[in-house]
Amino acid sequence: MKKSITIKDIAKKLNISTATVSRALRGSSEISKETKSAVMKIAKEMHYHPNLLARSLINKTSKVLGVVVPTINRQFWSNSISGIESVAYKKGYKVMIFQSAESYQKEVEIVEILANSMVDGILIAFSKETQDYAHIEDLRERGIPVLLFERVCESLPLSKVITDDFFGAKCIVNHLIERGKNRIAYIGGPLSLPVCMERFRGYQSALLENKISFDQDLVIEISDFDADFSSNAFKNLWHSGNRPDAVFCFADILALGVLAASKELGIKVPKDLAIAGFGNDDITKYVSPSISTMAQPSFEIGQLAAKLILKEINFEEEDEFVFRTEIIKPNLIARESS
Amino acid sequence: MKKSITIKDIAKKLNISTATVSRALRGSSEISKETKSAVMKIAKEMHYHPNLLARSLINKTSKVLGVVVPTINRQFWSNSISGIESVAYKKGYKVMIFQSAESYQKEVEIVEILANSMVDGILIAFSKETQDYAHIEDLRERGIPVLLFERVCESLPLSKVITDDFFGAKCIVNHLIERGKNRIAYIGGPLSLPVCMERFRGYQSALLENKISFDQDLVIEISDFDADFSSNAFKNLWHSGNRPDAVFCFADILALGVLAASKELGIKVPKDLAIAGFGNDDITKYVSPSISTMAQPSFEIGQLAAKLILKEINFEEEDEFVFRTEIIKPNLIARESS
DNA sequence: TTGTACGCGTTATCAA
DNA sequence: TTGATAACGCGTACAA
Repeated sequence: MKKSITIKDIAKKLNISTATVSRALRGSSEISKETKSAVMKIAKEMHYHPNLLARSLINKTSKVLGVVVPTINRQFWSNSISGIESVAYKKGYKVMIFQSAESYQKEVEIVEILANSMVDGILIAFSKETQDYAHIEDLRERGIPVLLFERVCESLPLSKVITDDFFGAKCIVNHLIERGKNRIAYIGGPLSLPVCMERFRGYQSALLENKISFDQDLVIEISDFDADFSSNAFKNLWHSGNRPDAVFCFADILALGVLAASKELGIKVPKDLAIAGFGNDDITKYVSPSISTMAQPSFEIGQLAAKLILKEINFEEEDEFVFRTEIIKPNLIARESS
Repeated sequence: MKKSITIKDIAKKLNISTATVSRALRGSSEISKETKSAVMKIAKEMHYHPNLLARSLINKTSKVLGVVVPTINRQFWSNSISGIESVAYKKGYKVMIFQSAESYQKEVEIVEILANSMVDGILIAFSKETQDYAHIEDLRERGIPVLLFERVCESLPLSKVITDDFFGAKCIVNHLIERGKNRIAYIGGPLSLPVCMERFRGYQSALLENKISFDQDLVIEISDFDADFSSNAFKNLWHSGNRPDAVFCFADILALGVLAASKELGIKVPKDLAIAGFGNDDITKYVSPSISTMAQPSFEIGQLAAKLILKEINFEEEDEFVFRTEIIKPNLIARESS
């Protein structure tokens, strides 16, 4: 570990005070041009670099945003993070990333670390397990701005950015119905998760409005967002004899699983089985035009989330800040299949 | 901004010195059980939280790793980051993420910010533009451990983790040849990028060993790793009349572009056109078994990268640390197409 | 076992 | 325009 050059060193060299050096370095207007340039010169010569941590300690602001997501390596989350980072960087903020791995325990630990690291704000998408929000209320008490995105808790008085899942689900199921399907299965995550519930409600709503009877046996809850899970779930469903003519999947990865399974089973897609799901448009665009996608603007969600929390952080009259909930509509991407 | 509780506050409350509090809080053996538990009790009551920045300033270690990647929202990079974060977290390290957006300028800025933030180590994958490595040598002079991954510079005396691109490319092209293809096109990025060059060399090597003549016109350099680019590039190639019977793509996303284009053109895949590319196995697994994939173990690369730099950071005899270059072999994933 | 005093690198306040 | 000094929150050598 090398000893690093500090303002003290350059003050000593020039026989001036550290205060002067500090001011000169940041181009304060009350420093003469001569000393300024002298300081600059020596600073360069000695390879001086300001210590951001020390600065944070005094300024009580670290210019760091903390982000907690269930996992980084899923398109939706990495896109959001990318969006967050891009606007944060533009405004001079750094981003610290953590993945809760869908564990409540880990999420709590992470939030604690983040808070103790003097981050200026925290953006969080809850893990599947998270039911208790004491760790979030703690942050409020500590005066740390928090923003919830995508996996949120309605009752928390915080800014939120979410996808309009009800609308999206309803819309895409309607799309399937318009194509003449009426035995539409739903494969998705645990209904205890608000997101899952919303999409499920959208699915039900579309059926209802079109006077299609709801069949509980066509609803499959799986525990993990993994293609193998949906693949197996679908195979079971198919073999059970209670066959759907369409499947609405909670996520694109699940749709891929169903697609793979139906290929295995020799089912003609979308003639005998239409597949649809939430996700990013790549799937419809490049993978299989027979899969209809409800494209989530994940990158934009991240951007908006960062913008909102930065607004809150830098708000002049803190008391008057109003929490906003932004509901972003996804885009239906459906191609006429060949 | 709320005033936060410090050891001073709890020292005052108990009429003891901050030193005692500090020691008690971290369970020092030289503190009596009584004071220890008294301190703990008050600390809990007053909602004390240690300030990690202040601690870093003294300890000269922040327990933070800096990561710089070209972009977060591409599978390969987000997977690597996920791998890095997972092992870092286990060892008590935090991770700070930046994306260079393939800009040398931004990369340099980021590295400076990271270094000034007292990160304990930096993991970096160079941007496409990066040709000059002064910013990296700066880090060395400042005594900050650096690890290069995937987009590296051979001549830098640092630990590196990379994919065996030559091997992978050769292997996958051989696979195409074994399937009877001999007019194999290559669509990839700028050959100035070492990774691109390696894969190109592998491609050439496979042709050579199989006594297939190399046709420069079948080599297409595109500027961006985007499916639309490869799609257009392929269409042009096809229309030029100089038609390949197989395409080896630098990346999976490019393969998807070619697949989309060939569907548009009514080309039978893989009968009239076999497609192969580097990427993650999802594509072969779920998207189209007719695309053969050279699966990069991106998550594992991240894990290994983190392990290596942590080893370097925590090495006892710093002088004896030996830089290692880990070359990870990708896995060919090819299904018999239907 | 505990306290005193100083230091980490920087900035802010006040005085000169 | 500049300097001395305290402060940010914490850890530690040294002394008691």
